[in-house]
Amino acid sequence: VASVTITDVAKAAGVSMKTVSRVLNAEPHVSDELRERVLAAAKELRYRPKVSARSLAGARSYVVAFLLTSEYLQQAAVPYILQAQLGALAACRTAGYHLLIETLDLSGDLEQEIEALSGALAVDGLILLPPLCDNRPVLDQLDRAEIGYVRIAPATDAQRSAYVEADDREAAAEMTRHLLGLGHRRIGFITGPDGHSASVRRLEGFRAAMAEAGAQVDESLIRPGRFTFDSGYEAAGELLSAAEPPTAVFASNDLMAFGTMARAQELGHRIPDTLSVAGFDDTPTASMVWPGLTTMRQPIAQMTGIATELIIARAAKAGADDSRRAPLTCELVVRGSTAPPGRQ
Amino acid sequence: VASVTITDVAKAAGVSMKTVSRVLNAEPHVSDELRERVLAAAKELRYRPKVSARSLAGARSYVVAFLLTSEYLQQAAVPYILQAQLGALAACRTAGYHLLIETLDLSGDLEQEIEALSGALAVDGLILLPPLCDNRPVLDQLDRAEIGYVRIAPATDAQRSAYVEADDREAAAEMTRHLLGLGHRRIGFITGPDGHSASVRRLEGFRAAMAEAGAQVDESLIRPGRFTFDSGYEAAGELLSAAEPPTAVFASNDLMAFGTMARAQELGHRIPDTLSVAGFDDTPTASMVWPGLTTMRQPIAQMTGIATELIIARAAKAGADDSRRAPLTCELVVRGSTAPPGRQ
DNA sequence: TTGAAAGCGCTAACAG
DNA sequence: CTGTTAGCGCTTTCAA
Repeated sequence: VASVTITDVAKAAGVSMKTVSRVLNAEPHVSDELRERVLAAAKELRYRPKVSARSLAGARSYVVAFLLTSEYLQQAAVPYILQAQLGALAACRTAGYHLLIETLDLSGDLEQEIEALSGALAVDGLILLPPLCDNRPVLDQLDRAEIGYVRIAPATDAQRSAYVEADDREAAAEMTRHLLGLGHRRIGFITGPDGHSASVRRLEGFRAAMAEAGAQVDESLIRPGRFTFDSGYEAAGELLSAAEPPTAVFASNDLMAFGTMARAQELGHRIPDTLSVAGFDDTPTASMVWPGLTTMRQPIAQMTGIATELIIARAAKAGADDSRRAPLTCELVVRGSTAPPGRQ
Repeated sequence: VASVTITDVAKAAGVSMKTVSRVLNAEPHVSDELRERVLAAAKELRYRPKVSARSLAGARSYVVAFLLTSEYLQQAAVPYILQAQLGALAACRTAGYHLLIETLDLSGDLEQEIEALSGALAVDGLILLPPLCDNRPVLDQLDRAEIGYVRIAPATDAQRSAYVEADDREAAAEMTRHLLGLGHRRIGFITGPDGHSASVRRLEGFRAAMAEAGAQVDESLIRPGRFTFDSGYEAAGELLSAAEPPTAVFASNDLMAFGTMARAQELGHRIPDTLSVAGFDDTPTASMVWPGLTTMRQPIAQMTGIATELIIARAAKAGADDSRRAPLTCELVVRGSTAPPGRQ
């Protein structure tokens, strides 16, 4: 049961320990012949480099971490987290990395919290989801502690760090065109919280598509939300009790769309006959409500996968490319919650 | 920025390195005076023991892992995973442990997969959720590789390992009593897959409560499901098209309940007026559908928390107590999907 | 292009 | 009760 070590491999291949190390880390200056001999021996012996030894001796830790806060934790509602993890996990696997989940207590001493992070299990990089990725104090402490991170869909300080984002503006425009295409003209819109990531861009996309189609935007049909079920429920109540209510509501995330559906049905609406509802995210729940929610699928897993690759690349060589990438594309998923208006 | 090591602390406290180590690991044979001096020095210096060094030198790794398979991954639908993680995470935090997410490719070479697990980042223990916790070949390999694990709600081989479970039988009985109390007598039941964890016990609980109330169980109203949305949808279709359909359907998990609600509404039912629907799990989605789903809340986070503590305790001392615990209690959550029958 | 030696920070035996 | 001495398995100097 004794585990095989790098010296075992070295002995089997008839080379020095260091050469094995070089091969395994894809360092240059190794002859092809030795490289192959080492690789063969490693495979034969089923050698697995031990992460703890590597990270103790070297600068890398072979670990990427997801940073969560009690904010996410309490409302297990934040539904995309699991998908985000899966994307990162896949990228870790192919690179021989491991995925850690860490929590940050925002109510505690931030400096100490983050010191704990870096001290205990050194991590090659963190993945920060919204809204944590826009939390200045956290970013500041992270910078100070020299812990690298990649942000997912940050709302602010784009130049501050590497990040990955989706094209929220275009996606929202596409959804709006879908509704317009069905014949809707009075379309309600529920926004996200002010400072939040994609919130602003989704509203922009909505406005742009409306303008493009020559459709009037009634400002009273634009309601503030907070990306929560409850805020969608409330906003929908206001929209539907207006003198001239909309025939469709575009909630800028799924949670608010579910709230909208609930409130609308409570008020006697039949979706989509008397009201169309659209969301944004394509959370797992979207296909479990009735009728199914028409929504934009965000490539969350893809985003975190890319983020993970960035972290790993940066750990591998100092001068890694943090080249900004083009925003990823979302996909329209049409389900039963949208239809032409006025099928009373 | 140089990190503080155990020798720094030892120097500051005027003791040997080993004494510091003893204090930190809560080993016996240290005088109170020295203990306090060490603790003070450690705090002062903000000392954080380095996980990689500890696991390299010692037998423990200070890491607990969640084992997932592509099965869970593809259907991000499995909704309780995040909650399960959170429970484990909390327990890790308080013990200075870290939570890792690992994947297992069941379609690959199992032996090699598991060897990779144990080889690379040694783990103090795994947490296995259903249905993975009932996968014999996996358990066999794990045993062979001497990787410890705690199972959550295993269906089989109870004596095989430590496990944590909920009282599914009693919980299902409680839900059934809730429906009976509302006045339902013709109650449809949708089961889980045959070999699956709690599936059998939930059906038992249902039968027991019915019998207790002197209510007849119509066997044609008991339909097989697979714990998926689709299987609930199908089963509901059959139940509702029966000559004498039920006035309430108890789906033995939430996913199937959502499928039931969807099918029922599609067929023109108004829930709960013409049909009551009950689920089991209290997934986040349960409060986002309309009407809200009446369901049993499983203490998932608590279960994984206990599992984590078991793993940590076992790692700490060889002769840890694997004492079987009493099953945890579920909680009835009444929402809008259940009501007295026949409110046509 | 290769190898030898020296630790990384900690725990595990042993002695005192 | 306390301290000393070796390593854990790897990467990193530095030499050859």
